[in-house]
Amino acid sequence: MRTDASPAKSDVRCVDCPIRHRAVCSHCEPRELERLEGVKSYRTYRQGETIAWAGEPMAIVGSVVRGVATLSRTLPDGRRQMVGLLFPSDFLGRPGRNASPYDVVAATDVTFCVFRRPEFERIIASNPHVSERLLEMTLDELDSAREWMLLLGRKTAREKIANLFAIMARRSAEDAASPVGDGLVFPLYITREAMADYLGLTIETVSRQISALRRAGLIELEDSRTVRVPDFARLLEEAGDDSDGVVFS
Amino acid sequence: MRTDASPAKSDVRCVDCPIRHRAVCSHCEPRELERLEGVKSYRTYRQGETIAWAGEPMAIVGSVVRGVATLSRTLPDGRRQMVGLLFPSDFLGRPGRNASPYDVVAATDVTFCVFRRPEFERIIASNPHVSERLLEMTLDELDSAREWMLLLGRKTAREKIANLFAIMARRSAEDAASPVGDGLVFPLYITREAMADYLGLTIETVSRQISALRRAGLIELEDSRTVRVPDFARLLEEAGDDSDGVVFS
DNA sequence: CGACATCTTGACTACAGTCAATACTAGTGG
DNA sequence: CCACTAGTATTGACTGTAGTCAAGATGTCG
Repeated sequence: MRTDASPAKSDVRCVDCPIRHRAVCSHCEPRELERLEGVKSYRTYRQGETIAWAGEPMAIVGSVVRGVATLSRTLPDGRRQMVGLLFPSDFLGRPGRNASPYDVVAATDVTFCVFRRPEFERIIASNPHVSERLLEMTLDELDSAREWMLLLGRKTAREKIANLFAIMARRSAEDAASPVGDGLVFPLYITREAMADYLGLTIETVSRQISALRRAGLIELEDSRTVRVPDFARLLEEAGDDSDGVVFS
Repeated sequence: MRTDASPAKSDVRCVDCPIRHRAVCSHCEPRELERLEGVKSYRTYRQGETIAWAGEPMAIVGSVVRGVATLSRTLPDGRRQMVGLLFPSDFLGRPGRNASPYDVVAATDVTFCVFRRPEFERIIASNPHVSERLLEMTLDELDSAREWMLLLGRKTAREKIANLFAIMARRSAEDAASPVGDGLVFPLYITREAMADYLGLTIETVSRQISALRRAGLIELEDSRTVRVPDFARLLEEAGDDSDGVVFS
């Protein structure tokens, strides 16, 4: 854990928090939030910064408030697989275990609402609203991970890219509270390398397949990190799967 | 859910249950077990039988007592990916959701200790020993799923087979309460097809890589479903990963 | 024995990976 | 303002791993 990111008491009250209705605290009542407010703090990491190394102790747990972080594992020879993407309201860390089994990296500037682990463990032991919500979120993440296993094990490079874009388009629409329709424009946030690590591909294959989808008219690129989807149904079809793409919880 | 597998009240008392110390009930005290005893029942499925279809409602949840079951997803064109293997003490189903997102199939004859979902939801709402244990088990499964993502996304066919065998050898040794050493012999339980579905390969590639490992002296085959590992460390090395292979929880 | 499942092996193909050159973008400093 | 650099992205040529198609071997059960 870096040392230059000093914990800071929040000036944001929980009731005004942007992730209030989706995070681990979302089932809490006002008086329960007050308790959290007393022990939470905010921590911000810059894009590219490593938040935790695989195997190293991690003294805190907490929720993403803004930005995106990645979880990944690396083989001794350098091959890397991303195993999770944390968006706002997603939870990092696990009660009852000291070390993260994953490298955690800030994909963009990212702010967490954190608790020291012993403190958080006391909270979940005494507050069923938090522990129930954490169980719910963990089950959702498990479903997401399994959905991703299907993609990694059985989908073609083209389907993988289409699938990723469909998910990101949907998430972007949801965040903007706009309908998931055609002509949707969304930012990628992550580099080609991060996409490759997430999809189990190389950056060259990612690049080629994005170009192929563009030539096929399935997507348009406003710039290399901004995608427009003229026909969402066609993109979904290309993802090889009629599923809603209910990944990332 | 099949209709010819009639629920049966148990004649096995919880305190004598073989999965007593690992299952979702493992943190319970004697009087809590009594309550479970009143509402649990046993259900047995035959090898090859489908326990639940993806998307169909599943009225029960429960723990594997004996045998092995598989969770898998299938794409519209028939490509299939196994996303979980359930061994004794593993839990099937999720509170708060009616439909299984996976096909659940009995890989061997398999017996579950089941609860009707509404009943189980009442239990976890009122019994922290159960809900805490369920959270713990779900977090372990999430780690396993992510470990598997690394295998599916980044490992070669040879590494995948070596990894699977290393895990099965370890599990078999643990079940027999014998040390994980050299000369270990273990049964595969599952067909080449099931291995292929789990590893994101074809049966032909599975077969070829098993033959290659045999020719390289890394394994010996007593018959096509029984493997001997003369040098466990070498097998682990071939799996491309120094991890303990702490998969399957 | 015959029928059916499962498994192995061979020949060929194709999809994604590797290696390499080039283009694009943003940031820095003269 | 332009030159320079470093990081990111695209494209091409070639290779290699795993997939496909097909024939046969092995094993199990009636």
